Amino acid sequence: MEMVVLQQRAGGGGGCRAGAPMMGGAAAAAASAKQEEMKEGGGGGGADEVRRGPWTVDEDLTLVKYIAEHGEGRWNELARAAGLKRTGKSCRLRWLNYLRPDVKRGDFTADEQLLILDLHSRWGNRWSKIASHLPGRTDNEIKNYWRTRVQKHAKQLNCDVNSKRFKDAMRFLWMPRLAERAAAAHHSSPASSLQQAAISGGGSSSSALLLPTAAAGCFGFEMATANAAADRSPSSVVTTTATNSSPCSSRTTSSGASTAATANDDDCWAAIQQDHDEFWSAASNLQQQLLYFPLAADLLPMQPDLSGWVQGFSEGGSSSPDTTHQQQLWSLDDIWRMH
DNA sequence: AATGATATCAACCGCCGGCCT
DNA sequence: GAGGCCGGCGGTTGATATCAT
Repeated sequence: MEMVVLQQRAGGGGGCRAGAPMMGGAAAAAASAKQEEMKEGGGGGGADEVRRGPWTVDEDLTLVKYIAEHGEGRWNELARAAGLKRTGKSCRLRWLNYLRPDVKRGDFTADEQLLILDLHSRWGNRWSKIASHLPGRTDNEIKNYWRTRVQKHAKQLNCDVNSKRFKDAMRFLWMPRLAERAAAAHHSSPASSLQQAAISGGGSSSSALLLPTAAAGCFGFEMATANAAADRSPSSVVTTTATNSSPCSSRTTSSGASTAATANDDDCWAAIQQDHDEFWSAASNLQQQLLYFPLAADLLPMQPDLSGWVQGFSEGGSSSPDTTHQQQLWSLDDIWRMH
């Protein structure tokens, strides 16, 4: 069945453990030999020996053909009936992650990346749930994306991927860029609410820059995340204007949307890293000012007309849910102005 | 050209919950 | 209710490709 062969990724960037189907020439032969070894090896493996490792073209064809005729499900029985020396689990995985006709291959679009970041900020490592919102993408692929790309970027920024710092960088720096790229990619259509929210300063769901008031009793500069807020819904918490409120927004805007759209990840991340450094420098300066001039903290809530802010939530820490609503919301512009 | 480091991603593993007997 | 089977999920591994030195 040619379809299967055509589906194989062109081997780009490693990940060819799936083996022979993707390889050509000597590599394929070597892989086949290895697979034969596995098939027959394993210490006098009997006829009932369960096969592991990369799937061969023959196995793929067998599985696809069987499912085409009998449908999917009942995987253990399917494996037996199809004559595959694989576990039901293995068959299921191979089908869902690779052979299914509607599996979407290739790099994630800016839209998809934005969605992944947003959904992950809400649900954490619920890969399957996240994947259900990305048609054609598998949880495995999304998981891999997160573990490779996202964690790599966290490393670049010198922070843990689960740290508040990285989450904020993601929300205020990365997501706006992705949103701009996504919007530019289909500039004729209006940006989605998610894109607009991201462009305006960070994410859709948990996108607030929170400054505790003096009443809150501390001067800790905090950008809150909302992972712990169980009752928030993605769309309901987005309050945004069309202004480019984040420093990175204005930067990329000035360089042109088309540039943003075509920028590769590395370019994007070089800028983000710079923004990140500047941002945290500004933040720590502000924190210092508040420490030295506590009265200023009392004045802060008096700041009028905070346009461009987005509402969010505080995630525990020192601020209990009861005090969350007392916290003043500030936009990045305000922070930068004060700086 | 050789070698080591890093990135990528398919596949496996263990755990858990649902269903059936 | 107990036990077994199965499917789904998240974490991890390991093979290969690519990049850097």
